[in-house]
Amino acid sequence: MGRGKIEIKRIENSTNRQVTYSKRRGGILKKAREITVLCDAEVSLIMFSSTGKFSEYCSPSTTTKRIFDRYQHVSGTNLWNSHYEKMQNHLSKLKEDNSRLRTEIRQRMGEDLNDLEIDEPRGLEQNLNDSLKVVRERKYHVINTQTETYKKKLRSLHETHTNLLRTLEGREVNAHFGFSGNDALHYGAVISLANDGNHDLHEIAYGSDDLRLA
Amino acid sequence: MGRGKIEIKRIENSTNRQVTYSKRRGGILKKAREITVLCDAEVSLIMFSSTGKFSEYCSPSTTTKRIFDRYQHVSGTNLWNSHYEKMQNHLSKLKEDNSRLRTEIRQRMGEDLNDLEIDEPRGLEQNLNDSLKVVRERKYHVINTQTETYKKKLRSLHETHTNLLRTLEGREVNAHFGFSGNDALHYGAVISLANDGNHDLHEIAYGSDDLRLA
DNA sequence: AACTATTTATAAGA
DNA sequence: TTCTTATAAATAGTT
Repeated sequence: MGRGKIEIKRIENSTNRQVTYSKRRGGILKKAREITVLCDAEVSLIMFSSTGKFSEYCSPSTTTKRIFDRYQHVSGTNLWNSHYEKMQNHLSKLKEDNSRLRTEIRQRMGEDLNDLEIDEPRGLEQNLNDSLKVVRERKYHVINTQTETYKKKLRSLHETHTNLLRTLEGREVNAHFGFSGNDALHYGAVISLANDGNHDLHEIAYGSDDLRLA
Repeated sequence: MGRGKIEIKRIENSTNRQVTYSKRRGGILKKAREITVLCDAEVSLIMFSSTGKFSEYCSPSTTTKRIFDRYQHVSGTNLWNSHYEKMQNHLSKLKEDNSRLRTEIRQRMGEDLNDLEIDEPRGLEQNLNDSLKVVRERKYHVINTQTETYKKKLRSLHETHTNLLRTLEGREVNAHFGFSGNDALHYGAVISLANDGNHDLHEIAYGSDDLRLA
């Protein structure tokens, strides 16, 4: 249908190819419209030219998505419904896991115990007891570490202060710095308090209360 | 293009419509093939006749799925990528939740305590202690309930047995049933055992051991 | 983007 | 459905 017959093979001249694409694109789109109207059909036509130009036709009674869904359903080829299903499965597995984990936590917190089987509270108690032991040990470890740190800091501070006092002794500038021999005694008391592991440096400085770690 | 010109509107005669669909379907498929080859284009054509008959064409260099993906990407209209994204989000949220829950459980079981902040072990200990109390109470409740049940069952059984013995007494058929006066004493002993809350009916029957509820 | 000679598609009939 | 054929429509090559 043209001045001459053409062979159906790639048009090598790129300009020509573009022109032909443009002409035939119009033609095929018209055909799609016509078959839709004349024959009451549903048609989806998607085209990309070699330069990436995109055109589509879709029957007015539907959408490209719906046609694609129907296509998948009919053709059986479900390249990505399988993907979708995998996701769905993964999702419900995670939900289930989540629910189990929440239940376990609630039971470990002492809730929902009525749902437990007759001999499960015993196991749970044992388990909690073991856990409690571990947590307690950890707590004591943390307390000891902290206490040691504070002790060291205080000793170092005390030494520094004592040295300072000695250096300043005899120069009669003590009054100027507001220090007296009693300060050393005060630090000693503080160290003994710290050995109890119930106070921290900051709180001691302000005469404050329990660390609540014990 | 035919013996007569036709108006582009739905063909009312159903047979005619079918025939026209069939002819034009061939035509449009040929056009799709031709534009693909001539112009090096990517084409996806999906058609459903009014009777539901399905036909498709897809450029050999690609797949319907890939064309649809590309179509989505280009057209921006993404009815279903949004759905997909929502699922992805949901999925990662669940994964996060899951991971948090697992961490909490591990910590409640005394693992991974090094990750805790300096003052968290104290709260955890308190929490575990409270939970342990609740679980203990629950355990004792279960034990008491069970014990009461067993007591009642044994009393009833004992009564039944005693009555039976009385009924049979004097008829001198005791030997036939293998019962003796000592059986009553045996049941008495069993009741006192049950009062300790450490045995169940089944295990007593087979002379068996601790329920381990206590 | 128009034109138009030709090819191609297809409506109607069988 | 498929073939036939007269005719409408599409389009290749040209301007």
